Amino acid sequence: MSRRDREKEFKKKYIAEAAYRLFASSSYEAVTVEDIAREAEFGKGTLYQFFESKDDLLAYILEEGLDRICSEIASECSAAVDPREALNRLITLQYGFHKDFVHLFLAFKRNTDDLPNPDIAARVRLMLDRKAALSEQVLERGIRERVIIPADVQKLARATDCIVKGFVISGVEIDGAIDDPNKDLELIRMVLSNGILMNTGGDKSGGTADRQ
Amino acid sequence: MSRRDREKEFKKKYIAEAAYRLFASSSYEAVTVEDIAREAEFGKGTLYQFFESKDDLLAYILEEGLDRICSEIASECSAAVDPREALNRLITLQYGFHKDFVHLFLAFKRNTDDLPNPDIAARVRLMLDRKAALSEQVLERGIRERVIIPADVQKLARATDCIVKGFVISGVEIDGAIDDPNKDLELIRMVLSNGILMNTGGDKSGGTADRQ
Amino acid sequence: MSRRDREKEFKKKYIAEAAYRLFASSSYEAVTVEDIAREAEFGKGTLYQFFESKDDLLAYILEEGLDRICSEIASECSAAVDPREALNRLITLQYGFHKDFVHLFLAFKRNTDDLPNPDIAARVRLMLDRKAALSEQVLERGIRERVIIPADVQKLARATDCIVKGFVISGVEIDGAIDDPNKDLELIRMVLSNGILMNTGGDKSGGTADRQ
Amino acid sequence: MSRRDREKEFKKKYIAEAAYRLFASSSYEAVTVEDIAREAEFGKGTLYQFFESKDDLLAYILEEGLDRICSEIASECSAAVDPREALNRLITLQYGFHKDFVHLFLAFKRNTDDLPNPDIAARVRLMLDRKAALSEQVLERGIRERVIIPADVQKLARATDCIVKGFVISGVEIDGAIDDPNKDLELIRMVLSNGILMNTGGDKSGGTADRQ
DNA sequence: GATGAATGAGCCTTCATTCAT
DNA sequence: GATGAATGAAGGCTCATTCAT
Repeated sequence: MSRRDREKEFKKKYIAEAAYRLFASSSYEAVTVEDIAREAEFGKGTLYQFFESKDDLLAYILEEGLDRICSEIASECSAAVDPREALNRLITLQYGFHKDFVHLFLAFKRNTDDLPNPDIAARVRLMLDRKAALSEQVLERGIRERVIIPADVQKLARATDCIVKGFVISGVEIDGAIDDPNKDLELIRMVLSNGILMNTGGDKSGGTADRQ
Repeated sequence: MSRRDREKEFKKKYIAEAAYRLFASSSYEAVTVEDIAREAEFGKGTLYQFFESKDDLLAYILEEGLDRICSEIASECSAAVDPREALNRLITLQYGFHKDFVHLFLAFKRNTDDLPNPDIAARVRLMLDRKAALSEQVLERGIRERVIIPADVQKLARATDCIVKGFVISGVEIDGAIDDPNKDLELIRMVLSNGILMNTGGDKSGGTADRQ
Repeated sequence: MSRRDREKEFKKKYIAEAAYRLFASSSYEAVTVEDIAREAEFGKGTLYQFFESKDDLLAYILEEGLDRICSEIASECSAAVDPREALNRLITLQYGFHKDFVHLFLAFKRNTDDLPNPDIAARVRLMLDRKAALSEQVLERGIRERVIIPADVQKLARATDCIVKGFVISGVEIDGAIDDPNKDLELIRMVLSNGILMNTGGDKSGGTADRQ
Repeated sequence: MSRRDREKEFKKKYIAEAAYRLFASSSYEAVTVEDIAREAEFGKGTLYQFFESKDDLLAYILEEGLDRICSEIASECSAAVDPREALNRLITLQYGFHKDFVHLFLAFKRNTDDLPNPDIAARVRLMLDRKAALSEQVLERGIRERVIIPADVQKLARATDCIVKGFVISGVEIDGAIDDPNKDLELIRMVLSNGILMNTGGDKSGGTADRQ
């Protein structure tokens, strides 16, 4: 990769970060391209040399975020000695991730839905699959080590993801009601621990979910 | 209520339904007031005799939806003989509700956030509180009848709500995928049944959540 | 005139008065037809049975105002024993009149200028001529009785009118600056007394105006 | 001032002039932003890079006009050897100014009256005060040199201003008639010459105005 | 490569006027 | 005669995107 390309990549990331910062406190539509340019200390037109469109920039941010969270899951979860701890970390990571990105994913959906670009969305979807695969690995290990109920991993992964996302969305929906991440995480853990973690003594076969 | 008022109310609902139909397939911002007018077979200006603004229309739709779901929860859940069944119905109702309205709630948030009208939002929030209270009743009954773990009802209610919402959001987020409501509900039930339902034999005291 | 016609005329005036009241505190364009209807305690559509258009209503108000001021000039000024007093009264009447109507005249101009109706304006113009004629009579008497300089009455009338109007407009222009009508009138009188009133002793032939 | 700023300033003025041209033949409200853009040979959106709103553009035009007339009064009136001539020039200048701007001032009032922007109006008012101060200087000189009656300058200034404005407004009110500026000016001069100019021989103390 | 001036489609909203009841 | 629901043209303004410099 030439110096040129490197520089370009660097700037691209720089702009994406600036945009991300802005999106954190306002909605996607409330942030104008000009705002982003200003925050990134670039001219408005310059942005279009790095991104085809505002939506493309959004997709890039999403990809970057997904890439980062994937790395984190890969490293932090596999580093845990206890599969329970691995799950714990997975949840914490996901919570943070969704907190930062749900808005943007929804905005992305909003704009990609009916409209143009055939493949921008595909790239994002690909990364999402990767993240799902990683989550499944964590769960699989839990199952192998008899800590998690032996149900369909994909379902378990989906469930975990959805639950976390649900708490995040809720803390955002109408007034946010100063939701405390730690309390949320504790609640999630409680639900999950008695929900998908193997219950040493008791009857855990209540669910109708297709266990393997 | 005079015939006039009745008619007015009827039309108001009619317009709201037309708008709702449109919002179901596109995002709030993608649907123009003109689209709504056309769908409702009214002139654009006519809408403004029923709603102060596009946002007001949105608030109305939200209120109506909340009102309906509250009634449904009240009637269907209390009609259940088994508290487990009551919870089941609660979840099913909430799932349907969130499926229909998350988008709109988020759009509402987006538009009300920093901006104007002081009290339109208040009305919606009030209804949300009512819904929460009703959910808590269902859970309280479950606790009384020793079917649900004796934890803080508010937390349990929040958890249930969040989980359901999470599944809904997820089925919507990027590609809507093939989310089958029934599979989702089953999964939710599984998670919850082993999560907040009292576990007859086994150790259910694993969670750190403050039980009463 | 039948009872019907009488009633119609009465209502017409009633509406016009309501409108006038509203125009007094807001600009012509800021007052909607609906506002007027409400103030007049009639339905919006009803107004259109009395007036062809909002502009027509305006014209009517103007005519009525002109009619009243003409009567007043005719009665009050001719009743004055002293021609100086007659002029005084003329000025006072005009001041009040312009205060009440300049806005409306200007609004009328704005709307009639480039636009339609061929004859609505004509009616108003006619009344304006009548008022001018009456003013000229007052001045003519002054000239005859050697109290006013023997200049062209039309010019004198125009001058008087303009001067009064100027003070009124000024008191309205940007902030009105709580202009006191009495102070204005005194100032006007001062200007006029030394300007168009015969100056008993001194040299009054300074002006280049074509005296008769 | 950089070239950029200069160009920007130039274009701003260019647009303002285009708008002014349009306002001269139609009312403020009859001219749309799009009309102005077309006249200025710019896109509609471009205007908003120079002016916050249509009202802001109006304020700018007013300020520019006031600035110009202030300069002209300052230079032309003080250049006159004779105080009578100075007054003459003042009147002529004011006449032209009001002819060009009364409409706009009134439109400005209409729009600023009850509504928003706290300080746009303030700027205009400031300039108006400056113009008033300059007029007073001219009159003061006349008083010092015993050519103008020794009355309160502020009143005299107001009177002069009002009178001129009255003639202008009148020539505009309903049909614009055939108002010949020269005839108007001559009439104004006649009125004033015998009104506020010192009358060498005769009795000039008729007025009740508070002379100093 | 970087810029920001220029663009114009498109949005929400207002309001004089019409017309079926 | 009286009404007010319905209308839709028109207005001001925003903002993603382009392009000449």
